[in-house]
Amino acid sequence: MLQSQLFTKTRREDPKDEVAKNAKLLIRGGFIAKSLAGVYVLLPLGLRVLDKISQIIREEMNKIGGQELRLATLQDPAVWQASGRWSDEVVDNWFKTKLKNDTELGLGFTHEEPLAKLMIDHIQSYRDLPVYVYQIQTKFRNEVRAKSGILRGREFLMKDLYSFNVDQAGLDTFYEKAKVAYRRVFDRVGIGAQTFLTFASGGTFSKYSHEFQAICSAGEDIIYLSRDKEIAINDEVYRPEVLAELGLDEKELSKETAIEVGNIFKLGTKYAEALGLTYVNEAGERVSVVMGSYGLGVTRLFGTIAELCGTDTGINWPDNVAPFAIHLIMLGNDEVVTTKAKTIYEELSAKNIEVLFDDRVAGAGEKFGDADLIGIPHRLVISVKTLANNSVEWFNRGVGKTELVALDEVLNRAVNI
RNA sequence: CGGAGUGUGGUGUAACGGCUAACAUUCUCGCUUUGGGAGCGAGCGACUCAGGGUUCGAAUCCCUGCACUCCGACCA
Repeated sequence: MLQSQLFTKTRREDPKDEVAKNAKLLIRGGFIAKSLAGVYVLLPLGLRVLDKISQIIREEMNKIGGQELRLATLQDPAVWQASGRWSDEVVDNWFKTKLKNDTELGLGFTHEEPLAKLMIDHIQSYRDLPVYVYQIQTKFRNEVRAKSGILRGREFLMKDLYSFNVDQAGLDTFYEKAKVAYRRVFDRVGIGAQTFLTFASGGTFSKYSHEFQAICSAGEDIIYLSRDKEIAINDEVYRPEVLAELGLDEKELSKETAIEVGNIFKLGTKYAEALGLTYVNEAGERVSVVMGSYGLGVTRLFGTIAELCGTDTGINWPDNVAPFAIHLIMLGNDEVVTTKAKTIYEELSAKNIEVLFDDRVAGAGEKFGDADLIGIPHRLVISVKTLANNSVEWFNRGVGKTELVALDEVLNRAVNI
């Protein structure tokens, strides 16, 4: 991609209507733009990052047997009335709208009910189970107060997977697999070291649910973390008997502020019973399907990475989610430099390496400043100076190391990042 | 939803109730410059969030609304 043609550019100054670090940096870098409080536009750079995150999640969900689908965003009140979740007194963050004929509709904030309804048509027998489906879809939540940039928005992208099993044992087995898959997602997007499995309050059918909490001062949750055992307890269930049960000692725990990036639940038969989702077992009896739900905020993960990898000058994107792999920068407008830079750009592109090529006629300071803001992990500078050494300057942003790399080694090296 | 604060060119700021709303940046054109947001010159760009009120006169004071930010409450 030629930077001269990249839609939207960086900003010199922080937006005045944002305090959150993620929003400031993402807006300055040209990743997102604000539309309303809690509603953000994804610009090309931001969309690239979000797509990378989504793809990683997709791969991990597929690995544990998930199949992707896409449910409707517009919601029929009937299924929600069946479970008791249509009322504004019960769920206060509904966005509701109407058809021309005054029929009420909702905008989906989660999807247990419509999916359970859908499954009635697809699950008749124990032979039809288990089923694991997920979607990566825009959710709407009418938050009374949006805050913290993209960490808590009114419209956001979320991955939600739902499991359907014959019994509790089947659910338990899959639930453990989901934990592992989530772990891999956070490792791959680069926040594994700061993200911990956390015990949180359960629903009607299990004692606990599990959250994945990323330690970060921008978070809204308080957790008590044991770094040795790599588990944490959410403040909401932090009680002596819980500590005892989990074999944790108060002394080994540190109190931390964290961002909830994922949450998995054992639902049991709650929604299956409400919607009448049953199957016939081997004994010929009709019984309820056992469900689980597994949420992961894609937009929130995007913001969390920005919070954790952000600095005063920009965001140092982890390799796997960076908008591009390499930022190639030519300095000056010397024809030899321009020609060589173009050649390298074309060679890298031909190898399917994602390169952002700063081909603009601009000062070095501006180019470096922009490169810091955009934060692509590998910055290659080509100038009269580097060409005098028959090389390019290769800066590894994540490691913080700069070195000269010979021109004829650049391609080989880039392929092996 | 309770409380506090803020709304001025694209962006960031300034302006005692009183001149044609100022400065920086961005942007456009020309020249110069080219390793950390460089220089000179010339331009474009705002009826100061909306509506009402006070006043000879309102960006400025008052009221209402809206928007945004923060604190709290809320948060499968």
